[in-house]
Amino acid sequence: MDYIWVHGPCTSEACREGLSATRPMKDSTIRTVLRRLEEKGYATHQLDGRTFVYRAADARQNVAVRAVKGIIDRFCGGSAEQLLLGMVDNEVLDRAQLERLAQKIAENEEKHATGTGKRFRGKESQ
Amino acid sequence: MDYIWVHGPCTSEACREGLSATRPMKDSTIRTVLRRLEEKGYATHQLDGRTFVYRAADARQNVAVRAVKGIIDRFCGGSAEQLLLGMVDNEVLDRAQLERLAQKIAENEEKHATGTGKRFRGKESQ
DNA sequence: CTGCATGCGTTACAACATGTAACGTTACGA
DNA sequence: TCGTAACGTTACATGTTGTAACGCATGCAG
Repeated sequence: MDYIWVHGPCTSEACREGLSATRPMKDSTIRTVLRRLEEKGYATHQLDGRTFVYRAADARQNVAVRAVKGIIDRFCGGSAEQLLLGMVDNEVLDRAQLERLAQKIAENEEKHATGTGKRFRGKESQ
Repeated sequence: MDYIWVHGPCTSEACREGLSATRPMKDSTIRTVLRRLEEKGYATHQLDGRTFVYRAADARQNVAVRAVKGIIDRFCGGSAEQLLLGMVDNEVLDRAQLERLAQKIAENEEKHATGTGKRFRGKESQ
């Protein structure tokens, strides 16, 4: 499903071929999936000649973040900290990681002291 | 759905009444939902006389963590740090929170220097 | 011009999830 | 013994997901 995130913009045929080894599918299948992804806003397409080129609508990471945001709202009363604490308790995160992270953030903030600090600055999807 | 997390162990009737204001439902409806939750492992029940008392199978927070773990695996190549970075970039988390967190963790670790540091130590569900 | 290949649109269908509920059965207590 | 409280079973509509068959346009080879 998230082939596009890995391989960048592609046509349905490219997808099909790329996936054919692990999941042989008819082209109509692929196209249906792609269209549905687009319906849900995960992808967009644009015409190149008369073929559709699909691309991810948003960076994979951002999608992840939105999903997590939803979880935080639903299960942690909106408190991200609660979640993180839980993650540490469940060994999904450890202190070292948190510290490295804080470090990185600090660096980032310095470098971008000019901006609002709100824009996404990572590598965009593909 | 997650009424049990908020109100603790309860019978289907208790649920029904508790929810009747916002979502009037037939008792059979509630019972079906409860049973399905149990099938999926989100809840358990035990007999009290001849009525079922349902309780959450796991703390809400742990469920959240597992869900997030899934997201991390699927969207962040298993790297929790990637996710957290994204969260900071998307303003779901800010540096202050991270720091407070690291702080708390540090305290916790000191207090629990004896244990393996692996068990969940928060307040259990209900 | 004509027909084939290519690429999109539409429609379909099974499997499973979810929300809601009717009926059936059983056992306790008045 | 009979009503009622509790559970069990079954049902049905709706929505999502995976998979695909057909059908229609269009451009290029003969």
